[in-house]
Amino acid sequence: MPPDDGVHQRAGSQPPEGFRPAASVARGCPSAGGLRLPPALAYQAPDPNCRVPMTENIFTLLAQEVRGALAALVPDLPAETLARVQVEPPREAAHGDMATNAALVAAKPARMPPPKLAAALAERLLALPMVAEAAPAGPGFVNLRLREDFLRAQIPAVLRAGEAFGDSTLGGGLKVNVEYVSANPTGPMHVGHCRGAVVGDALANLLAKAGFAVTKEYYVNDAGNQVAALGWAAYWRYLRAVTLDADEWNAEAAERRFGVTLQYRGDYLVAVGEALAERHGASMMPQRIEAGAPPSEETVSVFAPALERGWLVRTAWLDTARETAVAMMMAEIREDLALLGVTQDVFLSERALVEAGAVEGAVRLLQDKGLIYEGVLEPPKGKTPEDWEPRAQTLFRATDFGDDVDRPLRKSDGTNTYFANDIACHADKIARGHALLIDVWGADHGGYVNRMQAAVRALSDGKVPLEVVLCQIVHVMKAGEPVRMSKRAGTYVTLRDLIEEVGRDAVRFTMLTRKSDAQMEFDLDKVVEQTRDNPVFYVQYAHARCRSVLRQAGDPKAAELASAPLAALTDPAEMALIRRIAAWPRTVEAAAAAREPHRIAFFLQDLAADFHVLWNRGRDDSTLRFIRAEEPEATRARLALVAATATVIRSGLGVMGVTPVEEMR
RNA sequence: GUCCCCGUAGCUCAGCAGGAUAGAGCACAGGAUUCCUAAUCCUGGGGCCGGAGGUUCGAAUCCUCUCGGGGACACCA
Repeated sequence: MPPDDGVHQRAGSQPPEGFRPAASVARGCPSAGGLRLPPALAYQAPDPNCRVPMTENIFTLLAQEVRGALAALVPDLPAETLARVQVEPPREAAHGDMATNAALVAAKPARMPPPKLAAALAERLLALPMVAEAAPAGPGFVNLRLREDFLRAQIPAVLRAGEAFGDSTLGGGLKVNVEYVSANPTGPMHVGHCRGAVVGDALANLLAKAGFAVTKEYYVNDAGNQVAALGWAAYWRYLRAVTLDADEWNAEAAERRFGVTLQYRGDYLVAVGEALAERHGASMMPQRIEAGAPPSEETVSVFAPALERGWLVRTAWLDTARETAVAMMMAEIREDLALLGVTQDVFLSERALVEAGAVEGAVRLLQDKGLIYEGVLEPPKGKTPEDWEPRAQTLFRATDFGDDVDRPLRKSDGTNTYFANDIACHADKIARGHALLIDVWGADHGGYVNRMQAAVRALSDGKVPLEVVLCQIVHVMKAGEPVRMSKRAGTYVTLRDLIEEVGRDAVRFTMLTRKSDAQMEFDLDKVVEQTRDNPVFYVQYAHARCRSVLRQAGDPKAAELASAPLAALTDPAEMALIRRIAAWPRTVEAAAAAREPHRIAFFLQDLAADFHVLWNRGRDDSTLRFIRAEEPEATRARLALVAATATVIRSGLGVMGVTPVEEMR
């Protein structure tokens, strides 16, 4: 096992002065088809003229046209009114392809009743080349029906762009850091880690597609009590590996002799013990000594509680055990993540941050801002911990930034709290030039959100937002019964077990079929079912069917199909599919802006449904089959549509990290 | 006691940062297969969006209160 476990040592890469604020960045541009962006996005489009999407977004296009028409109709409209203009698909399909609220939002500044303004706007919009119908409706909407040839033109756009269709400039190249998984390196990954891994990875992919410059990050908690306990457990496993009589160093004996508690007794550390034994032989065996008679120069480097009990254990041995254990656990975690299709760019080591003085640096930065003081906290309201006692602590003024109480940075033994180290972690991300930080956490860390946001706001002078995506717990079910998670009972489900049982694609897709902050049941039997109610198979089956048709037709090249005349595509089911495809870029932007990768899964289910409907139309009416020898032009047109459908499915599955299968038999 | 998340059809969940008559799947009932993959599709009934106020042209969506479920609450990570 090489000493390098792949943990990047990034700490202290820049002084605090190196923070690059995103202050000069202009206001967001109204590029996103009437989308209202969350506050965090308000300043994040560096190019105020970012109105040329990388691929067609017909909603963006129409939104610009509507704004233009509105501005021409009503002079001197405030920019903020124009920004509120939305163009979106109406809920009711009968209302057309798109609806705009333009007349509703502009009525007041225009001093016109909304219906009247809507009528005037509709007249103007009707003149646009892509608009077939424009009609005022309801309280002041304008409903638009687009020309079918304009919609069909989306097909060659897809075929030319390939899976890049839907790529957006929404993010404007903004540097965003997405931290996820960040499981403690004290054991293998279990199913509890899985959701965050999938959600974080898909979110990062989604943001990248939406034009952000994304760093995928894993924060390695390789400092602190948990890892110290891991070191002891690894050392104990080492003793068992080098000792012939295994009973001599059973867990109880080790705990008694060293005065520690062995928290991690799982078998997964056996290999660590063996690796230590192989590498170091018996050189790390503790020495039995006369109580009270240690070599005086050794006392600083030996573990005191053990010494008191007559055993000499050098702290360097424990360091070695801990480092080896962390390295091997991280290697294993990275293998597991790879099985899940997750590959992160940066593994930021907490210990490296501490050793490089980054924690002190970050605290000093806050101190310079007058945000650190020594004080005594009130006991928590409600239930007071039994061992609570008033104590002066080093506190961060989190209450200045919206948190409920000020938060301690040092423990009573003088070492840093996890929070202090986490501040350094986030300071490091800021120092590396990220203008937006996103953390994906388990919901049990919800109480931690405010203080971390407070810290990041303080560190960046409010210029770098921290957003936290919370993932609710996943209940693993088997045959309708909950699978209880217990290390001791041996029913501990590792991530690897899960992937081996149901497959990577099923795991990833299923984890994205719920909003991340909603609880989820993960039924091991249902996710491998091959039926309509299993979205993984439903979507993959649609792709396989697309591919089947294309194979039948001799796998025509996309470039060749892109030039096909498409006038033959007139059936409502065909047009419905085309409209869905045309909505993909908008879906990407909306999902990215909301930080909700699950929307991609829902979109793909809708897209697959549209395709399956069309397929069955061909069953009922053979003139609607994709391949018809007697109609070569219609066949080409339909093949282009099928190829575009497959491309968009692949584009979406790519965001989700799910494999598009070629064939399902 | 304080704070956070969630309450939408019998069940599981969407609802696109406020829009028009609130949608899917499952379940239930019926139907489609000489044909590019029936692992699919079609038809049907189902709802006081937990409740009460408020904001405005307009609320499932935003605000306040309230009820119910889950989670977090110095010195763990």
